[in-house]
Amino acid sequence: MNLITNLKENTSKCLHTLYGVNIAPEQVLVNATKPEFEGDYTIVLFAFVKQLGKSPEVLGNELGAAMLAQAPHLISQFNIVKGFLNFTIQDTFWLDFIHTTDSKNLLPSTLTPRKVMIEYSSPNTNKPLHLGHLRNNFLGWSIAEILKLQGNEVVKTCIVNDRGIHICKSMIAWQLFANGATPQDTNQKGDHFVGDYYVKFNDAYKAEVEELIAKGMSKDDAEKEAPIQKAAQALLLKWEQGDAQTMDLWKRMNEWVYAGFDVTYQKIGSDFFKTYYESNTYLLGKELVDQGLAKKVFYQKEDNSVWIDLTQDGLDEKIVRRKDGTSVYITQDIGLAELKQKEFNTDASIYVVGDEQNYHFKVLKLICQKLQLPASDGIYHLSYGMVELPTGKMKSREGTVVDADDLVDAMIQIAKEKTESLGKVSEFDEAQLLELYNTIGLGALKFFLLRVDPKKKMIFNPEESIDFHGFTGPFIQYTHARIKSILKKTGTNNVKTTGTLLPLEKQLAIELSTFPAVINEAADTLDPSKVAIYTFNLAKLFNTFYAELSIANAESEEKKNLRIQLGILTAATLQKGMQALGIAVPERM
RNA sequence: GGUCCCGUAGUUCAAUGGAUAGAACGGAUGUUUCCUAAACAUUAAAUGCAAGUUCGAUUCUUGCCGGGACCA
Repeated sequence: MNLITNLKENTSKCLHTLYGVNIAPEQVLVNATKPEFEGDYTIVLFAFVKQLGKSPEVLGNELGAAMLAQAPHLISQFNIVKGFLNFTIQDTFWLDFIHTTDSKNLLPSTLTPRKVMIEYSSPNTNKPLHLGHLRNNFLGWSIAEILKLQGNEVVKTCIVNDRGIHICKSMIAWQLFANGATPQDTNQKGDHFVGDYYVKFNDAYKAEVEELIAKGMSKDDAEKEAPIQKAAQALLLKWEQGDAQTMDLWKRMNEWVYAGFDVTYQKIGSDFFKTYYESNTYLLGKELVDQGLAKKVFYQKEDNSVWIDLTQDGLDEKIVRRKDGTSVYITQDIGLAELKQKEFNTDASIYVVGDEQNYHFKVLKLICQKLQLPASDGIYHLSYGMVELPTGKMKSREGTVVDADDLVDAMIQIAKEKTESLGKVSEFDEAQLLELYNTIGLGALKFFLLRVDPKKKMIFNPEESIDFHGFTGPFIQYTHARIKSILKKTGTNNVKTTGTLLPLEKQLAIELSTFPAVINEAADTLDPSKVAIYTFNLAKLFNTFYAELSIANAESEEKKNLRIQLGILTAATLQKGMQALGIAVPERM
């Protein structure tokens, strides 16, 4: 059993025996003891002090003595400082932990595995992926890995926004300005190629609007009347009518974009079990509106538009079908939710989508629940904050978007330069080197984007390159490679040891033992940053350990064997932690 | 107008209501005859403002100031 759980249950039991009170184990607060005090784990007594009417000193002594008597094999001693009861755990417990842990029981044990769908990435097909998509992709991938480490089954999906006015804009611009050029002709990645025409559309549009305003038209009217804008709208209409020529061009341009996306996904390591296309799903959900009307979840206004009243839930009234009978954005989302549920029958469905859609997803979940669609309680919106520049939001129209491909390439290039200047892998062949640069460059980028709480917006300064030192992916990768290098020399036999532990040896064991709890917490809160922080702390602790204590030349054979085992466990935990973030760890670097 | 989110060292981030608010980068100072110095050690530096609840508040409540998102 988990040590902290054990302590909590013991505390609860002893409080009951001593004072006859019932305090649930979950109510007991157990923390790691701060380094400046003696002990390994601390129970915070204040909560019980009031309830029992005893001084912290008396309560601490009575409880400490009782717990020591209850579990002498586990606890060696205790002390009380103010309202804090500090326990020292027996070295034998940690020695047992060190020598009986292997890569399997390193991980949490899931009682009831769930089947979870994760929808992430959701690109538009009118422009290439940017930094915001990277945060999205890395988050989605990482959550999937974390849930898998828990033993859950994961279905990764992607919804591609392949239709609508935005792609029509690229199409119009291509018709006007491309002279039939293709990505092959221009030797460009297809998504960048199509994205360039989207920019060209906006430039032309802006020029037309200015011209109209100069002729005396109001800004609003000019924006509506600009010829290129009207052409895009006309094209959308043709698309909706299934016009053959329009469909051909649309398919052709989307294919270019998909080819480009494939390259990027391949490079950053993203994949999907199933991809949905909005062109196939945008008409979904219509019959659900009728069902909702029949169930009186929705109501109809005099003008025939259909609404849902969410004021009881603290939200507004929301339209689900326009008066002309066309559906709105949320209707297709409800339809797609139902479709996905029918196809995969998952227990939960996680949507990795930016926080500007918080309201939308609140509404989506509520409507699904009210319609009593299966598993609608399992809808989660993993809402993440925007990635902003020091100057504010990234805007494609102003050319301040940080392109995903450019950034990834830059990171790999920096990894290459850094590796070359250190010259530690001179005998690697070309393929090994390329793989290493990729591992390190992407590791730095992924860690950078995953180390902060997803809910919070984050600032990225393109002027400062992403660091390779300190709280970074390469720091952890380096620690892993370093351990592997030592283990290559010492061998990896697990020889049982006895005796007492030095403070750093024990600290490392304690840190290692919390890994399953960290994974569980990250899974519960859908927050990979918990894993990033833990993994960094573990690597940091090992580096201190490494600087203080010798492994290969330990003071005794016993200590050498102990530290080898600590090294094995640390390397394995670092590897699993980084895997949870979608980051590979090299054997050498 | 309504709803929601965010303000912590110079900068980027931590801190289930708990002990002296942690890290990293940047700054200063050290550590390579010895297992990978992408490392380690020492050091200066912060809770927007004002109340309230509490034994105890970065955390909860209210107001204000500042930044952002969404809904019409």
